[in-house]
Amino acid sequence: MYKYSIFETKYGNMGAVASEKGLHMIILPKKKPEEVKKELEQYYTELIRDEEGLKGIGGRMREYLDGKKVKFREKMDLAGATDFELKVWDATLGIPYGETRSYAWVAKQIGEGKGVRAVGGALGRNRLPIIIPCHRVVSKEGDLGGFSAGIEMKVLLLKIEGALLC
DNA sequence: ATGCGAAGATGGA
DNA sequence: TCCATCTTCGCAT
Repeated sequence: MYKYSIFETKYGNMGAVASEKGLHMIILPKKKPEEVKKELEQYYTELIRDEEGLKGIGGRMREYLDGKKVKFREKMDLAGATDFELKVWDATLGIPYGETRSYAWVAKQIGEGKGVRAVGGALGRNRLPIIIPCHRVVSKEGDLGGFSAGIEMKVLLLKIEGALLC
């Protein structure tokens, strides 16, 4: 059973889902609340709305989007992830606010120097964008690389953190 | 400077 | 089993 909350931010309506163990998924901003709901129903069958229990994360998310250096210390429910994914996400968590690293850097951190593409794959499967700063991982030589939720969102997040000049 | 091929992990068809 | 996915590096052109 999962609890969820849909909240309004300056960039649109976001969603947060949590189990008893912790945060399970974050839905990046969408135009309408219904779109968030629809996406949630696509992944979960048992959902209960719980604005009260999740208003903490909602509030911190709003502060983050306002450009504050928010520290997300939420508990995370990473059930279902493979060893490799856990290592990738852990290394990504270590990238400081406002800075970026390359996929190769992440691969090196976890001792998988040749698994750069696998790193990209694992980040793409990340259910907790922003909390796990997958947007801080970019391609080498200034290229941004990709982003499953849309490259525009990656650009937006990096601009918010001031990691992108323009 | 640009194009091509190959290498890793994982999930879906 | 094959294909696509948030990449990078070496080699040839």
